[in-house]
Amino acid sequence: MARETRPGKATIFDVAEQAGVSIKTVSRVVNDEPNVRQHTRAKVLEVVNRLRYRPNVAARSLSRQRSWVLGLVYESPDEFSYMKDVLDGALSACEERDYSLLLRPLTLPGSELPEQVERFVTQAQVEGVILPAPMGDLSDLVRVLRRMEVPFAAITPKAPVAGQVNVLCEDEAASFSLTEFLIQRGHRAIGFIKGDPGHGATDKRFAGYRRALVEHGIRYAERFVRRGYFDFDSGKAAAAELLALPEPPTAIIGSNDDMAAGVLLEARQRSLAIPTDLSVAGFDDTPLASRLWPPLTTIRQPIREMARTAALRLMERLNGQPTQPPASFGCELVIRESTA
Amino acid sequence: MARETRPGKATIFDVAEQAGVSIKTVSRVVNDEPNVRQHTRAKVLEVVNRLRYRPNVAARSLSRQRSWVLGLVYESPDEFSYMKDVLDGALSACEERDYSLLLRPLTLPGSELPEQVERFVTQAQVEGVILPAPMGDLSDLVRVLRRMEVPFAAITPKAPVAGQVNVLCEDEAASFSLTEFLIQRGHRAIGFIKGDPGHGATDKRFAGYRRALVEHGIRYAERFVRRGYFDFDSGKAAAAELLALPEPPTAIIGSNDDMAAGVLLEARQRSLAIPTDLSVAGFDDTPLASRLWPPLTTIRQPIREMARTAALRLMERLNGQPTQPPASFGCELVIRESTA
DNA sequence: GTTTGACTTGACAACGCTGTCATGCGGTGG
DNA sequence: CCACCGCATGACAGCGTTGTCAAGTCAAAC
Repeated sequence: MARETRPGKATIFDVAEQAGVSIKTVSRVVNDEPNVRQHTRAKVLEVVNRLRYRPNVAARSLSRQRSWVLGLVYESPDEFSYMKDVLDGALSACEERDYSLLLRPLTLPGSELPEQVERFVTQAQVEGVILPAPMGDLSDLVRVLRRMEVPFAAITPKAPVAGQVNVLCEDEAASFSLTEFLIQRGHRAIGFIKGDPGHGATDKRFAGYRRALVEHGIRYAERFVRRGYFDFDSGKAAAAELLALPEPPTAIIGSNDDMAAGVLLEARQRSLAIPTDLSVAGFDDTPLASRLWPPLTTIRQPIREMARTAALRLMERLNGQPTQPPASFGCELVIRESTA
Repeated sequence: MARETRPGKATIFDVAEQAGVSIKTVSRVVNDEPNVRQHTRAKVLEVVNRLRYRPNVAARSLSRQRSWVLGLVYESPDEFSYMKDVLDGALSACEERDYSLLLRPLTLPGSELPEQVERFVTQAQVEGVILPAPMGDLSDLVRVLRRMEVPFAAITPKAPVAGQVNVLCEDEAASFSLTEFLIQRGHRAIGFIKGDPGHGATDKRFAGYRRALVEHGIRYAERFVRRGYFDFDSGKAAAAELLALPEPPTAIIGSNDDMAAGVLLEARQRSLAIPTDLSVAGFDDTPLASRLWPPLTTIRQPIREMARTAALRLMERLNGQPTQPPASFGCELVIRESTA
């Protein structure tokens, strides 16, 4: 009774006392353990609800030697749309399973990166880490996590990381179908702006582009391919080079939407009409794609679902289940007005 | 010695044993408490470093009855730029002070919102909550937090929340200067698209617009003002109405960049040249603003710094320091090519 | 030489929970 | 009638810290 009035949280002792059982029985009920009589269970649950009892996470962590904390380590870009989806997906999984998610933005390249991650993991007692691209490809980082025996989930790494959770998507196929779409619309000179060489998606998207050309009997021309870094400025710069060619391409694919936005701006500054004079396409279907003029034809990836799966599988792994083969997700071509 | 080989983390006992002191002394050293002889302190620190000892957060939380966890409750919009800055700022403060930050995206409007937040706070033992706009204006939410005696920090609420941390920015003045800028460029018929009525910024930005008109002897006309919701679609719809007027405005201010992007698209679909036929301006200086064509004239707010300050002040408050008066931040006019 | 008091240090009990093991109970098979 | 077993429950010892309080040390003051 006295406790009920007390403002502080109820503990397992309060519940036990009022339910007339031992704390261990309360623990069993709260954790859905077997071997509790139906009647006892009901009685305990009644008191739990009445007192609004919630187990103390610190005590539980201490006793069970677990933290139920996942870490999300990422590179923080200007254009955050990709990470926003990753975040949403990871959070939804964590919420569902009563895990917590801790964030750790990092700046690349970073020589202190391994130390930073190590501190992050030990400090916060992180059980497992989610690594969106390109984190899964940083060998230093992977090595540190391996040494610390912290399982992780890599989202779209260049190649699946052995012994860990991997979530992939059909980048190559998506890029193929996007390129094929342009070819079918009559384009023969198709420019391609690659992404950051550190990302797994970069090579795959390029490979899909190249395969589509070959399979449609179009000769691959190196002069139509430029390197970029997944950001607006590099996309714009690459477009400038492509459009300055003696025989410029009639279509340009940016390896993501932000670079495609750069292409659009460059084209506009050269007074090219889109899509009449030049078709442009991107990747990712970020909010940006639909806000630009003209709205971008692009590839939609189920990033949210991918991140969700990464988190869920990571939890399963932490709970002792065996590692599964990589999960793979399909992509979808979104046709808008930037292509003709 | 035996412990050193053991793969698990070192505990305070390991350190005490190897340093030849009691665990309490180790605790004192680790927590920078006074009354430890210099020599003893050095010896303990040496062992701490050698064993890479890190205090167990769960044990510390349990013992001290604190969690060092802040919560960030937000509405998850499509265009995440604003929240990205909030997140960055809050994270940087948390990292600096060894707090953890837990995220809780919510969908508005939500009748179950108070329960969700209550669960969030009790479940994760959140000590204080950061409420970016418009969260600080939801009376249900505020009431719940008050009842639970969980301090919070409101970022740009309509009016400062009594007894809590408040971080404001000079929305009215910024809007005034933006409007004044357009007037000085010769505009007399200036359209204004308001934001979501639930946001504190909405009224302030509108007030600044109105004051600028008045102070420059321009009659305020209601037909030039439309309601919007801070999103692309509502901005586009409002622009459609404004541009369909018999005497349409020669400039339109969107209360944020996403709405201004909508104005741009609508104008383009009506074959209006920007800025020749129509000037457009936004608010927030998101990445979107510089990626659109033409790049948007807009207002840059130090959101990151504001969120950082909110978090830091919240921590101070949690550590027993008295509540300070609201912090206020200035904004900056960013002139680009969407205005003439 | 003794008292005083500031400074160091340590023993031990929380903190709230779960794991282990013991105990009690009622039914079953010999 | 007794040994045995499975289920239900509880006592108690951790888990790794910090807070409290007592005790010890040493120099200055009496």
